Amino acid sequence: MSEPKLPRPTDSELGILQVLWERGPSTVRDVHEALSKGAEGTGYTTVLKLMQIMTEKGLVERDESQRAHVYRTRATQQKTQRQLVTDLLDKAFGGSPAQLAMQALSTKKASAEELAELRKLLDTLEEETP
Amino acid sequence: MSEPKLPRPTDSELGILQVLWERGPSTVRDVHEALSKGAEGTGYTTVLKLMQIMTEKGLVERDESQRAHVYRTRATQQKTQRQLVTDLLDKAFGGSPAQLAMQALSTKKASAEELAELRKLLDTLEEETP
DNA sequence: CTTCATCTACGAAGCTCTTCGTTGACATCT
DNA sequence: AGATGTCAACGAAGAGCTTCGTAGATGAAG
Repeated sequence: MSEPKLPRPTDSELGILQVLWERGPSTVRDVHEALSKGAEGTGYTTVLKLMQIMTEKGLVERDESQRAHVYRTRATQQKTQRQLVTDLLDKAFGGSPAQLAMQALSTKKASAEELAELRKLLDTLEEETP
Repeated sequence: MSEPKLPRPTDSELGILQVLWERGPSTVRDVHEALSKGAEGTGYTTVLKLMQIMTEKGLVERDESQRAHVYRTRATQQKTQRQLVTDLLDKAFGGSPAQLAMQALSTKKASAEELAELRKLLDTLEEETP
């Protein structure tokens, strides 16, 4: 009952969440710099505004005890991933998880370790479905 | 070189595309009725407008030789799925296809047949990555 | 021919997302 | 104290998405 169902993050919001998941609790400046490392640049105030809105939406929480507020995510990466996958499943895969899985694997090569892990999961799943 | 890179469909647009993939070339009325079958209802003109915009975007093509224009998709479901998966991969899974695959399988139970098919794909993939 | 149904086209309203400039608070440095 | 830099908070602009009402063309039915 502690899950008021967070809204689906937009693309930009996901970019920010990525940083927070990687770095842990961060200030706006931290996030802005992390996002600027790559290539394109969004302005500082743009990031700030987004994070403020994300706070309103409940996607992140902030600690205001410091002058530079510190933000942290409210949902784990896993939970968010699950939400996005469920969404995509319904929207474009007619609800077939295996098809989504296969499409994912065909799209980009996975490492041997990950494939082994996936195989393991597959084993347990097939046991459950005799 | 015949791929001018179609834009990513929005959620509503995907709903329409789903219908077109299932039914094949259809009129606006066809699509509207198919969408109304389920539950909620979008107005007829709303669907029309969306499909007009989708035509401008190049997501669908239309045959105007009949009074009721006939629309058909320009990209296969597979291609669109691939696009969406690639997108999601970058946006939320740090580019790891296996993780996306596992998340998909954990989210919803797949049939035994699909699991077998997936295992097959896994076999060929592991051969390629010794 | 007149009426009625069906279809496309157009335009506008309301909403969300993204972007950034400006302002005022606060701290730090000299 | 005064100047400089950093910060949060607005507010507003512009784009895209979704919705639908209305108008005008076209075909069918009486």
